Amino acid sequence: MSPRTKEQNDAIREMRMNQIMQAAAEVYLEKGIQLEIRDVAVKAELGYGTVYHYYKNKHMLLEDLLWDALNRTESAVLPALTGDGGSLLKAESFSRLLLRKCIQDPSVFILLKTVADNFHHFPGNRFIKLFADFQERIYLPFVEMIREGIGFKSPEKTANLIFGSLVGCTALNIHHNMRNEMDVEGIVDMIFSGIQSKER
Amino acid sequence: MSPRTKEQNDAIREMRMNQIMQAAAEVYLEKGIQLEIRDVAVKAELGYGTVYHYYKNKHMLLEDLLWDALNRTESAVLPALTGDGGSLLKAESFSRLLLRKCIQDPSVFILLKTVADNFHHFPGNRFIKLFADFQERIYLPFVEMIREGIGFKSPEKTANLIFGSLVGCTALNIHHNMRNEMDVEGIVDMIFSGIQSKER
Amino acid sequence: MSPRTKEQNDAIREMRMNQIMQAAAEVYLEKGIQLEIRDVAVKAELGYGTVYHYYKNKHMLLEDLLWDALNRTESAVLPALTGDGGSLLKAESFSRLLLRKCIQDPSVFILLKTVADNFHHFPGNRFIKLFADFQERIYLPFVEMIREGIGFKSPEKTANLIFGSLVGCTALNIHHNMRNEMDVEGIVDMIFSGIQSKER
Amino acid sequence: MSPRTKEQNDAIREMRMNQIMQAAAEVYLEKGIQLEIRDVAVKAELGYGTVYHYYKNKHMLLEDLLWDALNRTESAVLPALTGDGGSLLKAESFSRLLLRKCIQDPSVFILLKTVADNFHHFPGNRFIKLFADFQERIYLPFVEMIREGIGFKSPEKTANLIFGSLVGCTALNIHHNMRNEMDVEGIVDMIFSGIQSKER
DNA sequence: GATGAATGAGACTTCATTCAT
DNA sequence: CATGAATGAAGTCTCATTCAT
Repeated sequence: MSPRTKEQNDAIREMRMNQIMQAAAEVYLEKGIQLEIRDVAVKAELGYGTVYHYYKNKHMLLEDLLWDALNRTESAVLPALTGDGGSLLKAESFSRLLLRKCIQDPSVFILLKTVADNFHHFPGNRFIKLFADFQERIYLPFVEMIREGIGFKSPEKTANLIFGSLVGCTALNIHHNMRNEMDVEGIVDMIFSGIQSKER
Repeated sequence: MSPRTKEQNDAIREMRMNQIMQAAAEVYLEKGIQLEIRDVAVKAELGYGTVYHYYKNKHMLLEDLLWDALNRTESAVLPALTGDGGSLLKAESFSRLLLRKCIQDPSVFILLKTVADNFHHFPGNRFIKLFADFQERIYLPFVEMIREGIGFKSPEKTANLIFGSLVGCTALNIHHNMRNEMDVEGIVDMIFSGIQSKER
Repeated sequence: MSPRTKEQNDAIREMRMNQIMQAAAEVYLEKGIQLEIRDVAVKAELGYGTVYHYYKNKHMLLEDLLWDALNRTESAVLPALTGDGGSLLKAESFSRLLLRKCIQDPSVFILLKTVADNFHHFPGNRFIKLFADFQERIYLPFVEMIREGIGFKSPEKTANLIFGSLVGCTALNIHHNMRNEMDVEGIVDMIFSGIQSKER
Repeated sequence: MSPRTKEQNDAIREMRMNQIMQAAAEVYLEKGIQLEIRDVAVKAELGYGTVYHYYKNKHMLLEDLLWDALNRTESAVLPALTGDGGSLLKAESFSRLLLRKCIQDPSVFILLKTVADNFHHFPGNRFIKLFADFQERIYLPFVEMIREGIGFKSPEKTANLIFGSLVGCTALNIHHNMRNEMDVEGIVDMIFSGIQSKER
């Protein structure tokens, strides 16, 4: 009876939502929080009404973007979470995976930067749940590896130091259009040899 | 006809402008680029017409804020620029001074973060001159120290790495209300021992 | 090529149009003029594209709704128009029939209310013809009965008084969810004994 | 220090708010709930930004309009509430005062019509408090008079009947541009002689 | 110098409507 | 016939800015 089947419509919906989120991520990288729905629509090559067909408003779109990025972040670091080896080695591997993903996937970069900045620029308290989920699924596992790896000293502070450095370096490079020159190994090596030499 | 002397008026003027810039910095830390002139006026306990009495528009205010911060940043790191000692030690000292200032002076934090993010969130091309000045007065001297300190390897990348890490760590801590718990020595030690161990 | 005969299609067509009009009446009772085609479609359990398949636009739908209600209103009061008896009794009977129909048939209520309110809330001048028809087929016959019944005094004013009261009472009851408690006899009695006692 | 004193500003504010509310009432009479802020501003001879300077949004404006009308309604019927005489006479006097006020003051007409229609056309549940206040300050006192006047029979139904009729007649006349021809005495007489003759 | 009333450009959002399937 | 994806006109509203006092 239906001219398109429910499955066809669902496929279209999912495709469009991804298309829109990706466009939004690109626009966000250019204009920051001041992105306009109109820009997103242009980037996605859609009418702006279409964006509203899928997202009730700008905040819903950004929220969905970040949740989606959270899922992809988790997938990206999973090997380090489940892998074998010494804890500090796992933490280093985790950092490497995180950094690579973050460089390659704009949404993940936005997520990590946004979390590091505690949703600065993002108005309202819409993101408490997202932050809690990020902590539980990404950050606390990382803190645990650090804790096991470095002994008695404050693993939270060390994790913050590593995370802040990773995100800070990435932001500097990406915002200055040096994404392609980024030296993942160099950054992670620097940070972790810094951590280890302090351990001694 | 005026009941005040020119000197009195100038004093009021300077006082008001500092009052407004400081308020603007505080509001920026809360709301980011979406700060409103009204918020600034409330924070400064002035009518919002008064803000316009001193600043032609929002961008002038932010620009003035950043230029002012640039001057104070320069003053803060001056000892490291002029001091004696090995280049890498001077760079470390420079970093320490920068980080301390950045933690203690909100405007300086905003400046460094903004520069690191290449004026992301800031619309327009208003800040080219400011960026050039920052490069000349702060960043290139720092790069030089690094260059002298580490030999042939890319000092720009290393400087970026250090600068990105410093700003990233500071941002993480400040935005999560952990300004007072920040361990300046720890951060700088970590970064520089990381740098040095890679040198070996 | 069509798998359905013309008759079957016509039957579907008429059924669907009634289904949609009834849904529209129900939605109008809830949301007033701000009804959305989407609401109507949901209430009718149809896709909203289907509503547009039958009605070119929202105004056509409302117009059709009111014309349809006008026809049913005429049928409902016909007995009073053609019946015997004193004019005032006929007017009373007319009122009783009108009120009953109006309570029982949402579309008729909407029609009468809309006419009483002179298409307030309805934008445009789309309804002049409908209003003229209502006057000719419903209102003027009623005014004539009044004229014959009460002698020289302004029958138009009296008819307005009766009509306004009937519709006003019905609206109050229906909008406050007291449709089922409405006392048709009581209302008509009150109005007509009021009219008559003024005659004496 | 202030260029205008607080008192001057307050006076301006109050004046403007009344000016805007009155304009809003006039526009509402023309266009109903679909009134646009732009229309209101034009009618009030103000920029539409000015309307937003005083009212956060359309609904706040309408809400304030209705509250203001409620206060004026109460003042208008006060003499009947406090006066002497038989209860039914007081109810009749109340009705007369209400009707006169309603004809003369557009906002009061809008209030009464809106209450009678149970906020039909008004989206949201913003008006529960207003309705409760109306009940307490206007309607229940009226019901009490009826109760004392007519003995055992349902005073609520009678009050509804009277209120519905009054508002219905007024609406019919006002919406058909016959405000000036309205016969307050005739309407109230008709209703109350109808009520009384049913009492006998 | 100080203030807040007044304003409209421009962004946000809704929703009627078109149209491909 | 039936549907919902796609769209943009038109309305809502925010907020930087001007200006009279």
